[in-house]
Parts: sequence; C-alpha cells; structure tokens
Amino acid sequence: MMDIGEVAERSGVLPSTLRYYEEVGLIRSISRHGLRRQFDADVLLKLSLIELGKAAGFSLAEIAGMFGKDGRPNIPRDQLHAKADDLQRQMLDLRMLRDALRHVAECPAPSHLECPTFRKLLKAATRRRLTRPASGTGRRGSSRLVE
Amino acid sequence: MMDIGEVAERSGVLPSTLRYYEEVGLIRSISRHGLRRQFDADVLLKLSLIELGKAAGFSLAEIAGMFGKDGRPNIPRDQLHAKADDLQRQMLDLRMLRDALRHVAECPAPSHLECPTFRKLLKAATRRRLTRPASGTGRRGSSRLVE
DNA sequence: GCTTGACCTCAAGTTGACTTGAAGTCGTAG
DNA sequence: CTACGACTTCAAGTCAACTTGAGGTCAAGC
Repeated sequence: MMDIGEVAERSGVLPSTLRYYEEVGLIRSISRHGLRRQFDADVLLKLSLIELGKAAGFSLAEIAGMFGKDGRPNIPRDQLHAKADDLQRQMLDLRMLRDALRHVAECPAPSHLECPTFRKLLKAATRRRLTRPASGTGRRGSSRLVE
Repeated sequence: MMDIGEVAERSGVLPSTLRYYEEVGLIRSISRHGLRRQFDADVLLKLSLIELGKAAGFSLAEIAGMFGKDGRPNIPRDQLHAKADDLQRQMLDLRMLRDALRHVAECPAPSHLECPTFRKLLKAATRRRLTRPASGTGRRGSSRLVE
C-alpha cells in the first residue's frame, strides 16, 4: 500500500498524471486512507507497461485495449499478434528512416532530393506506406478508455 | 507545377494539411497562379519524408529540424548520426514491446503480471528507460517550425 | 489542540497537429 | 459572359494527454 506520492516517486510519473490515468480507467487505486488513494505495488508494473507502450507510439486508448476490461492483460491471441505485427511494421519504418538519415549524413550529392540512392530509399518507403492497412480503431463517444 | 488539389491527390495529404505545412514552414509552394499555390513535383518527395518521420514518431518540429533551415537537407553529420541513433534506440523499445506482446499472446500463466518471463521483460524495459538520455529539444516561442 | 504538508476535487488552461466554416476570389467550360 | 468549382484567407473548433490553480480535507507531529 503506497499513497500517490510514493508511486510518483518510484515510477517517475507525476501525481496529476496518475490521477488522470485513474480517471480514464488505465490504473486503479485499491482503497482510500482518509481521502488519499492507496495503490498496490502492482501499479508500478502496469505503469512500466504503459510507459513502454507510449514510447512505442500507442495512444492511451490502445494501451488500455491491451489490458482486459478488468485490468488484467487478457485479450484474444490473434489481436495481440496483430499488434505485434503492427510493431514489426513500425520498426521497418523506423529502420528506413534511420537508413535515410545515415545516408544523408554520408552522401556527397549537392541536394539529397537529387541523389538517386536517397530517392530510391524514399520510393521504397512510399511503396510500403501505400500497401499498409491504415490502422486506427475509431472509438468515440466517451472520455473513459475503459468502462 | 501542380496546384494543391493534385498534390493532395497524389500524396494522400489533405489540402488543409498542405496549407498548414506551408504555414509552419515544412513545405513551400513555388509560386501562385492567381491565388492558387503552385507546387513543384519535389514536394511529393518531401511529403514522403514527412510521412515517414511521423510514422516513426517524430514531431513536426523534429522533422523540420532534419531538413536545413532553407528547406534542403543540410545539417552537420553528427547531428544526423545522433538522430539515427535515437531511431535505433526507439527500434529497440519497439522490439521489446513486440516481444512482450508476443509473450502475452502465448504465455499460459493466469495473470501476466505474475509470469516471471513477463516481469523480466518489463524490468529490462524499465532499466533501459532509466538509462536513456531523455530526448527533447525544448524549443518554444514561435508557431513557425522554420524561420 | 493546532499547524503543516501531503493529499483531495473540479474546472479551466495548454500544446501539437490539424480540421472546419464562413466569406471571398478566380479561371475556364459552356 | 456568367456560372461553377477549385481554390483562397482567417478565425475558431477539436482531440489527446496532460498540467495548473483555487479552494478544501485530513492525519500526524509538536
């Protein structure tokens, strides 16, 4: 049992953010001590997961979707695999951009938009972009991520 | 020379967005035909690059920083390499999350927060997270990305 | 018993990246 | 030559993800 300040200190997440996360249903406080929220140590793991998800470019809504409705991660395997595949694709994008950047750093051409290697990189990227499924869940209507 | 509708159609970027990008200095129209902006075919390449950067999780400000002030990519090599290394790190984050997801999809443990493999993945992620340099340029004060 | 400081709620403000709307301007096809 | 449709500007709205502020509560130490 920790109160919000301790969770904040241990996780590096601001109290205001923790309250916000609770408000939208991403985390849960287990009880109150007077007015004060009491958190289980579990919440620290969950916050790690949330941070990780954010770093990977997921919205809070998407992250919420990765835990089950009841808070424990519990979703169909194929959905998880689909997410994992999304990540895979995103990694490829990243690699492309990285290569493009590295190339720009080394290429002696006067303007990179004129360098054939660079154009080829971009072309490849564009091609990938067009053949991809265009993610987006389209949820709308409530401010709570989890009901 | 294309007007905005054609650029929109060819790039998949909405006219309003193109105007916005021009407003903040990310792209340039080369002239006007009456009131209408005329774009060089070059802009399509640039938009690819912008889309790629966005997909990789960069803000428009960061993307703007990758082209030189004058629109042509022209920045110190080591800065570019630094960006590339950022990307590398981001890819590792992504891979971690992907592995975590895949694990969750296969792991038979009743609650994943109790599965040791899962906890180990998270711990590793958290460790990386703490040792990383905390990116962010901290620019402030103007709505134009490029002046 | 009182002060202090960490917490509370609720409303409003902020930032980035756009989108939408109203009102106006053109060039071209009929 | 006029009507149409594709453009224009500018202000305001939207959405996510928070942060800030005002005003209030409470338990623990002195």
